[in-house]
Amino acid sequence: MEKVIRSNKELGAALRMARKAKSMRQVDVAKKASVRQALVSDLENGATMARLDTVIKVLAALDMDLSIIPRRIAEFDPKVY
Amino acid sequence: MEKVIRSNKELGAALRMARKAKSMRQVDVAKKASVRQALVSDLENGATMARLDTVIKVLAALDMDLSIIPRRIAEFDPKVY
DNA sequence: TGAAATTATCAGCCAAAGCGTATAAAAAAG
DNA sequence: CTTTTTTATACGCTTTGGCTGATAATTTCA
Repeated sequence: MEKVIRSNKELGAALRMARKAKSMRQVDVAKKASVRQALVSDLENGATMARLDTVIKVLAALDMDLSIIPRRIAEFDPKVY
Repeated sequence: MEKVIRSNKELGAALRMARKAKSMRQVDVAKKASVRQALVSDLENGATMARLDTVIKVLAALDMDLSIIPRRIAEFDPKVY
């Protein structure tokens, strides 16, 4: 349900998927987020290390939230073996 | 389990809590994330709109991940009523 | 309360995010 | 194919994040 983001590339891919899922154009997202269409393009292509506020605004335009979660690495669990 | 972040203030508070929970000093986090102690301070106080890569680095130093989730607003569902 | 450790803030600097405005390129529609 | 729609790039400009290198200010603790 939640997608971990560890790079601008990953963010870009996620943004594009979310936008497509909502059948929106970059310009629609841009307008809703009060940014330029060019910026949405750059973000989706991972061409820029966006600022936090920008990411939050664009995500909001896509009805999504940024969140933080503890990192659960595949740890060794003796009970499983 | 996951904490929604909608502003730099919220991020700052979450970062500070996570750091305290791990009994780390700002300088420890800074070193692990390859940033300055002053930047960690600024982030925790919501004094700066950090860039995405910076946030990701600092979160990683705290064993946390950034993620995106669909916004689930308490929507009106006729079936419930 | 006084010393030590931790956190907050300052000044100057540079790189880059984001802007407005266009336009080129690519994709979709006809 | 040709037109229309959508997305990617470009240029000049302003703002600001993050840096180095300190130093205040605050908190902790003997």
